Amino acid sequence: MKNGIKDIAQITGYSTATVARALSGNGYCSKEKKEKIMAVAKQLDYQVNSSAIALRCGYTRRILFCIPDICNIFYFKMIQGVMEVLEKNGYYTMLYPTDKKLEKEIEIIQLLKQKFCDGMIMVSFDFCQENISAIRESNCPVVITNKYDGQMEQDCFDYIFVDHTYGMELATEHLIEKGCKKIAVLSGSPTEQTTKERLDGYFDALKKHGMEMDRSYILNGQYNNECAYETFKQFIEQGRKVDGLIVSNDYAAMGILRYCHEAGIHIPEDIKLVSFDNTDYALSCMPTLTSVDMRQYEIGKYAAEILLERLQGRSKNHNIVMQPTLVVRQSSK
Amino acid sequence: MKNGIKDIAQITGYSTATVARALSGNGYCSKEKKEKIMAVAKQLDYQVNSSAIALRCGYTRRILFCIPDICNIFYFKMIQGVMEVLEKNGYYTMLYPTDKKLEKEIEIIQLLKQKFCDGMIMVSFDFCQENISAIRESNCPVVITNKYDGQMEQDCFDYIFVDHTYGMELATEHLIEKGCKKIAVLSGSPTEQTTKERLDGYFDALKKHGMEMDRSYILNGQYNNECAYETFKQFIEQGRKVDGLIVSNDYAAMGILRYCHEAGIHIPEDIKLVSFDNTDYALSCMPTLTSVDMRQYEIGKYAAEILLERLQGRSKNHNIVMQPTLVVRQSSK
DNA sequence: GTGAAAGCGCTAACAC
DNA sequence: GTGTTAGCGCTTTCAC
Repeated sequence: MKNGIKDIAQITGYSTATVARALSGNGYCSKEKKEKIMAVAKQLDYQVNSSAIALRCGYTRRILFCIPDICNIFYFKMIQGVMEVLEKNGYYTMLYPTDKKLEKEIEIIQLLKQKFCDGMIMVSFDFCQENISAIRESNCPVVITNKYDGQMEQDCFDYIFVDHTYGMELATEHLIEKGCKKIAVLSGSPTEQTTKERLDGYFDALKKHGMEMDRSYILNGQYNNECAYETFKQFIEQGRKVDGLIVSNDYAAMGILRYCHEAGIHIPEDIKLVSFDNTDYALSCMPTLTSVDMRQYEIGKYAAEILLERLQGRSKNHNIVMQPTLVVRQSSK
Repeated sequence: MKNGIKDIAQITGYSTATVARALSGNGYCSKEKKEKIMAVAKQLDYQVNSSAIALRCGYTRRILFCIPDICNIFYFKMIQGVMEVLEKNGYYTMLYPTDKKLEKEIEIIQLLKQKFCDGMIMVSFDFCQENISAIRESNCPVVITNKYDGQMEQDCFDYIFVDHTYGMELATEHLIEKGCKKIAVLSGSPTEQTTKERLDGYFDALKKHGMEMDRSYILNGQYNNECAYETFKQFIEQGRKVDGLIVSNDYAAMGILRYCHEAGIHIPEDIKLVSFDNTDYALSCMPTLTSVDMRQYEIGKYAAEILLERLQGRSKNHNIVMQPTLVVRQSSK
């Protein structure tokens, strides 16, 4: 043993309780003793042992923040939002990338049960029976960033999510208003919940404006720059006519810009382009991108705030919807 | 108390020692008892308490990884390298962004002393007396990703770094070989160590090829897209002639591409461009960027490996230099 | 083979 | 005011 409260007690000749009182400021300790104790503590470079506190007090002041991919620009603002709120409240954020793998999600929920952290915010592409059950059974405070319909009152988790359908409606209507007649969509994988929600918004907007919908205008681009490039290239080379294009994210939109540049297609003159996420990419492109802001910062911020409420014992279920906004720039002017 | 070893002991009627033996697999426990214990453990959904282990055993199996900016693409590969190695060895990586602030660095070293984690990998723009002393006094295993000359044998830290001077030599010589006569540099802040090292490489390469050097060709662009755009715009509008440009990172290079596009300057025909970092940006630009690969993945990987060695008690100082490589693409062809 | 008990470093309840 | 002590959940030593 070294540099513990016991050592300081031994050196100063006071009891461990007195030393603890002096160090923590809780409870009375005479000025004289306090001074001596603080001096010795400083000399020994005393540091509390965080594991001892965690064991004794039952909290770690740490929060797990799980995201599918730590290197995806989409999450940057969300990370910022989460960390700002937690830091302000004296919590440390532990980032944990799940690689979009269910097994990693399950593993991390396990960790939570081991009192590794006090709570968790989890972003996942796929909230299913398995991970939701694990969260539920962990009985630890958790916030998930998706809509989840099966929530029960005694559940330990809250959720906050952004309305993808509405985001897509905004994008589609914007292009319609700009006079586009043939609007293609480069969307994510058709099995993903998000993709379905977005396509709903696309169809709703078309219907609302009395425009016909053509399934062949829905392309699968997988959120990926290279894939977007190839998919759209094929589409155009088939001789398809388009004057509006909605792309699943800014990075994929960059792939589109690259193809159009090479193919001599002018944006926004020939095709008006809208993408999703409103990340920094949207600003550094040529032309700059019109993009649907998915409120990532607020999602992170509110997720952290809801979690803090849970930790403070208020256990009313929260479920928040955020409405996206459209940021118009050169690519659709 | 609930779901602890004590509870299982109570329910099964065995001692806590027996239960612990059954659960951990260390020491003998009869098959019959083990089965019963495991059944009860499963039923109670028993989970070890990580704080108790940390307190009792003195290790957490967690490693802190501090980086100035978690949202900077430059660190992505490094994060990947660190996490892969640590995960393979049963450690969790805790990412911590320091916002380039000394106070946050000091705070996190404090945390390390509190046995929050078993060790740390720290990336900083500025290793100075203050943070190095704090690391030294923490007496915890640490790896820093910069050269540090004052290292002493008994120090608890190792270092690994990339040779910026050589990287700049590669970039400069490449442009010289491509026939460039007027090579400008858009570098970082002149007070930073990295900037100085890189400029050394620039001067060395010019000297080696008998080319004159002109201080006015060294521009301060601060690693930033917008700033790069403005700085280079001003430079060109002053009527300066350039046929080669070296930019501090890929993101800043995108700002240059944007300006050149608007100004009708063709790359690589009018100006050949080389940037640093070889991130994914370099691939998604038009034209694609020639870029100096700073070996981020390896830096992360080796940093983690060195740290693991320290944790396993081998305490020989390591200091590793990585040599950058040049990846040639369209922007300098 | 199995159990009792000490102790990791700390907090807090309770004596005095 | 200050000290003694129990106990957080676990591992490990040492009896039996």
